[in-house]
Amino acid sequence: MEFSEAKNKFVQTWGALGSQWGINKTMAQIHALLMVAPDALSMEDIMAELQISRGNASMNLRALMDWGIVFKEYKAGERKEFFIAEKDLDELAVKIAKERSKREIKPALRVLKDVSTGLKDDQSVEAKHFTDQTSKLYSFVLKADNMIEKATEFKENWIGRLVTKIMK
Amino acid sequence: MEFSEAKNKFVQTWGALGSQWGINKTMAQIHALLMVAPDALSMEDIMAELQISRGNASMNLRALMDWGIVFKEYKAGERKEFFIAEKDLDELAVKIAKERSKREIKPALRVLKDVSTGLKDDQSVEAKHFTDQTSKLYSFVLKADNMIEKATEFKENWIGRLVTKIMK
DNA sequence: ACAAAGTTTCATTTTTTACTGAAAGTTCTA
DNA sequence: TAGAACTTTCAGTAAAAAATGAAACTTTGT
Repeated sequence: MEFSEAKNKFVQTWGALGSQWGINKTMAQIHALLMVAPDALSMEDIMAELQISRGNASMNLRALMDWGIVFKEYKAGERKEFFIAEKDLDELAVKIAKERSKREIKPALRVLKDVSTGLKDDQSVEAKHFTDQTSKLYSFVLKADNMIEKATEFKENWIGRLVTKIMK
Repeated sequence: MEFSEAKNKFVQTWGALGSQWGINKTMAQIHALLMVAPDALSMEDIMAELQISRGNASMNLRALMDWGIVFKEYKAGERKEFFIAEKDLDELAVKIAKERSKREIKPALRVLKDVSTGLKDDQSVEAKHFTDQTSKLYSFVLKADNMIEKATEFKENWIGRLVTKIMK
């Protein structure tokens, strides 16, 4: 297999996986590209490699930096900005888990709490069942979210530690 | 809060959360609806409640059944088919985890393995770095996937058990 | 074994989401 | 501090994903 072929396959796959998990394709592809780049890349480099527009590159690099998984790097004597990816996979997983928890799980928890506690006086069978189910769901999601929080607090090699613990 | 208002809020929120995680909105909404319904619902019921077409309802119910988190129920004397959701949340989480692993992680692992082992003879710095990074990624994703597999094997109250273990 | 009731499929349309590219904004250098 | 080099924004456009609805198919009762 040619290097360029392998790189392309990797970038495409990572992009597709990203889409399936609700992260936009280009964002995932840029991340993939930076993950395997031995040196920092400029926006030009990224645009050329992925055949995307300046606007698209800029917006997705910003998003990656907001997530804390890509950083700007300034090279001495160069005015241009360069970008590098967080390459520590444990750190990467922690950042992604925290970001998604913050953006998606936390707001969902608020709604679950609201709807599961907002019907005290309503006594229809349907309403009772609703309150019951949503309360259970609230506890469950809360527990799962706490678990992610605890697990990621290990920081170093947390996936490895978990595996050890789980296997007894 | 009115019951109908609470129910609607819950269904909408669940749908939005689904989209963010790469599950289509209607599929998540139907699931939400069935989760809080005290009795099995017919396709007509679901269409009416969510204001969706027959085709949409049918396709998404099929998808939910493929995932193993919604089941058909036949009522004595009724020709119509009714649907109920898996309401055990531990079981639900296990099913979703397994299905996503099968559909998304496993294929990604295959590609990672391919690209990380396909460049033996290429000796450029870039290629070496590529092989190194993708190998690390392969191990990491494999470990995470195994963890999910192990964890979900507990079946009963696995999230609870994990929390206990993690907290020491 | 026919027709009525129910269910599924899929080509087309609609909606949503992502991308482009030019204009506006910013920063650096001389 | 002028202007050149570089970066960001965002209105419009394109691409992708989801939904519709009518036609095809299936099942059941008589």
